[in-house]
Amino acid sequence: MDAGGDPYIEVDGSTVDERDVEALQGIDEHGSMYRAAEELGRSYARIQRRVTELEQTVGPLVVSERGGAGGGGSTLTSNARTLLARFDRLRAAVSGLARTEESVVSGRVVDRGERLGTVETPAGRVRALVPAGADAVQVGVRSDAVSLLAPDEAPQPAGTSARNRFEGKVRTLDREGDLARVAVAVGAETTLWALITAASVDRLDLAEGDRVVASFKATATRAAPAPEGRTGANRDRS
Amino acid sequence: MDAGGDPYIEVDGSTVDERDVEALQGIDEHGSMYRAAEELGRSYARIQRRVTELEQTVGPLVVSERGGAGGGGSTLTSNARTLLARFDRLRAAVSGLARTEESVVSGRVVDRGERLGTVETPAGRVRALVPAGADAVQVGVRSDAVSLLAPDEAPQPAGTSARNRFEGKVRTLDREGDLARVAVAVGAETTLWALITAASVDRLDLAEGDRVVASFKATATRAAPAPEGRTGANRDRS
DNA sequence: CGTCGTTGTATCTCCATGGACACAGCGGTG
DNA sequence: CACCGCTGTGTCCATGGAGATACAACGACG
Repeated sequence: MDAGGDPYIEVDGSTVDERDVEALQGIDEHGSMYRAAEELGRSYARIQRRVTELEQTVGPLVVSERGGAGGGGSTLTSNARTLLARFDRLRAAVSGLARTEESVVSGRVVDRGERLGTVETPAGRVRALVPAGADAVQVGVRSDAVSLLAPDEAPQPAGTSARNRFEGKVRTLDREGDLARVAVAVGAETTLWALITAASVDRLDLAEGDRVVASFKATATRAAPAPEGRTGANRDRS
Repeated sequence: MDAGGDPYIEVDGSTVDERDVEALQGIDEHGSMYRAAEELGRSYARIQRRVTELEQTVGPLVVSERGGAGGGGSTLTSNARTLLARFDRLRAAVSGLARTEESVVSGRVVDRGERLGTVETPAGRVRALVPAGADAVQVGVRSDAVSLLAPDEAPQPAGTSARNRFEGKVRTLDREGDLARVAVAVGAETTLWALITAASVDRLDLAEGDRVVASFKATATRAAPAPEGRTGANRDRS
């Protein structure tokens, strides 16, 4: 069971998706829409039409030549390349979402600003982006947003961003190449995951059982309505 | 022009998408698949079939009753509620992706580990997750991953995680309720965005023109192939 | 005991997406 | 001057997803 998202880029009313990007990359790689279609096992006519359709909102994507040596061909515009790069980064970000585990804690919103709020959880109070509707929430932090510090160093509270800060004990520590996945037990029930560099593990001289401080930004912490928080459930048909 | 992703959760072979979640929420809210379908302007038959289809891989989602007071109805299982909550968080994360701007710098991979690498950019060297193929890359950091510090405080380099650290000057500062969007000019050409709390702005006593240090984790920094980096382009048909 | 609001199926139709195919035009090349 | 490998366009058809419709069953309630 894993979660993710299908990346897309929307311009005006039309959306560029994975499939479109695949076609453009094929054109770039093979120098013609014809061969791109062939290579991708897709219909040339469709690709041609789709590209010209997209160009109406996205701007020029290819310059094409008919006839000549090799019969002609199509080359991507710099506009198209920019789009592809943008999509690559988007894809990387989204797939990062899928690959990075998220630590989840249930809690209750006890203080609420415009978008920021304080959530009371078993592990302590957390500053997070809170949804407008519900008070019963689940707070999520992605492991790549969590930093680990030695417990004795006080991160100057006056200078640093409003960071959430939890002290805990290293439960597991998995090195994966030059990265490491650390599970920190905070309080009795809560586990906080951190994705850090292997170099940091060495620098902190981290081992299972050690005490550490996990810290993460409020703006990287998101709360969503908790399961019980849904209003429905009370069936009401009279 | 904005980018995003359509969230989905995949279990076994079947995927739960926005539409499925909408249906389940409708059932929860109205107490029956029948009224959920009606309210959502969708076909009851479809929803019923879809739910039972999903249940085969995802596990029980509803308990249904036929006849009785009100003719029966359907209630979500706790399994379904968990799924919905998971989806809510996923949606929040993905929509966060869409809403949070990303700072992008082009550069070249000068050192490469297993997944981590060092990228040389106009603003300096950055540690980032690098792709396997290309050396010409674009480095991206999402603004909610960037912390700001006062320039005089040295964040103990021995204790903290391997964080990228850039000194710059505040170019713009937009308060949006209890959040603030800060553009930091690093070097001549590079702008780094940071999404921080308004409280942090006050604490740092930040104003446009001030010098600040922007810092962000290596594991939250992603590189993707740069536009020029694509191999194709060299048309080769002989 | 019939009515009512559901669940659970089965079947038909509509529509959008995308492949398949056909054909004209283009411009170097042999 | 015919050929080749493309572009550009029109048309038909297969497929899948989803609405529409129909109908049996169910169980409390008046």
